[in-house]
Amino acid sequence: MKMKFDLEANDVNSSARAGCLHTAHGKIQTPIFMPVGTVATVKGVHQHELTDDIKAQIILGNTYHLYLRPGTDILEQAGGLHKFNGWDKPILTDSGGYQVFSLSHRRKIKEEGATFSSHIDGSKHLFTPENVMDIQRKIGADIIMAFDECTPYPCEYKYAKRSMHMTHRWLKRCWSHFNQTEPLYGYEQALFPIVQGSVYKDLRRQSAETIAGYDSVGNAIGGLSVGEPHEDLYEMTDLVCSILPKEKPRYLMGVGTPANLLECIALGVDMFDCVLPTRNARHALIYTKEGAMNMKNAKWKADFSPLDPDAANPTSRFYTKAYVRHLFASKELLGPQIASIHNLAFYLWLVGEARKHIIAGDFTAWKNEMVPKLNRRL
RNA sequence: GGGGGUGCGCCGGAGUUGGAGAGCCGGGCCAGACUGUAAAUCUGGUGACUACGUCUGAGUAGGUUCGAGUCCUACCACCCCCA
Repeated sequence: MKMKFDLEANDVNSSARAGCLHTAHGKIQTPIFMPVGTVATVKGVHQHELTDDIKAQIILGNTYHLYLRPGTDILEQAGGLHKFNGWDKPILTDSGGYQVFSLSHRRKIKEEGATFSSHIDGSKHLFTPENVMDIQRKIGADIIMAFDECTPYPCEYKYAKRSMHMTHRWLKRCWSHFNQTEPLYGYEQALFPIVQGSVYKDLRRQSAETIAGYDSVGNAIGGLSVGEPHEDLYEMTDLVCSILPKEKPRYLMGVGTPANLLECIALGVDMFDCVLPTRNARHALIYTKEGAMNMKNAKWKADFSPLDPDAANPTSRFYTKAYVRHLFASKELLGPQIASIHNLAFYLWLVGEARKHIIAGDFTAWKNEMVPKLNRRL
């Protein structure tokens, strides 16, 4: 079957939309948040918790990390990442473009591709648009990403421009190689191109127009949430969304806080991923619809109320703040596990509510009421 | 009862051959950071006060000395050995 995106509802007061992306591994109702599972695991969370408690519809993997360990050959022997980690719903793999940014001191960028020294054993590896497509074919994600350069912030105009053009040339090679190769496991894979251009409007416009020219299933916005002010994030996202085709899902890479999600949904973004809910969970920060709580704080010591009494997921209703604080204070593994389930379930609840309000037609009012609460610190 | 040893931070260690400690390391405690995961990680604070400075502080109380956490005396506490 052919992967396709159905637009189901448009908000009247904003660019928010609700839709459904159909894949070989099931449907994804948008707007959606995708838990990050870099190394074939959403850290600390079981697959059955992802489905039952969190209601995740799609998760991420990372090309660079999976290529280094367990290695592409093992994933191929397993029959792809779905078989390897036992997740039979959709998967998206990032290309390693973010590692071009985050491992910048370990890589060299050339026109051909990026040379990395492994953060695990120091060994040298060359990533090219072509072999990144091959690796992602072998990993077997439903959605795969173009190999790009995620520029840092701040980034000089001259560099941002040069980098964007290289990302465009790399995209052309990705696209060509992707179309010359077949999926290995009998189901369709979709390649999403990525808009770059740092925080420069003319570059973002040019990049979005280039990306819009591809006959892709969906499109991505990269190079944001790398340290720039929120106004820049919103301005660039708004601009790019106004150019990217309406009938295709828009994926804003690496974003963000709960408030970021709602603001960017209002600008027309359909898909998000971010390490915040899981990383911050391991670092004791819990998100709720009333604000965020640092569970290490002494003030929760004797608060025997549930993490969230209204939550749909049982984990957030069952465990108390005092108990979770104790777990973090004692460095017990269960603390990060509970917090990870809670935060992911909250993120999925949040985008699910957004979807409901978009369909109901009162998204903007709801969003404006939610955002100040989400930004609070309890 | 006799002999020997050790005492400073909330705790455990290190160090101090009489020469400038609010002071080393680790833990605890209190906060903060984290946005396509080199992150179950990292950063800061943790005597008092009238607070960019000042004061107090090495078991307690005295003493010697220009100068004592360091030497001396007594007492207290803990540990070891003997009875």
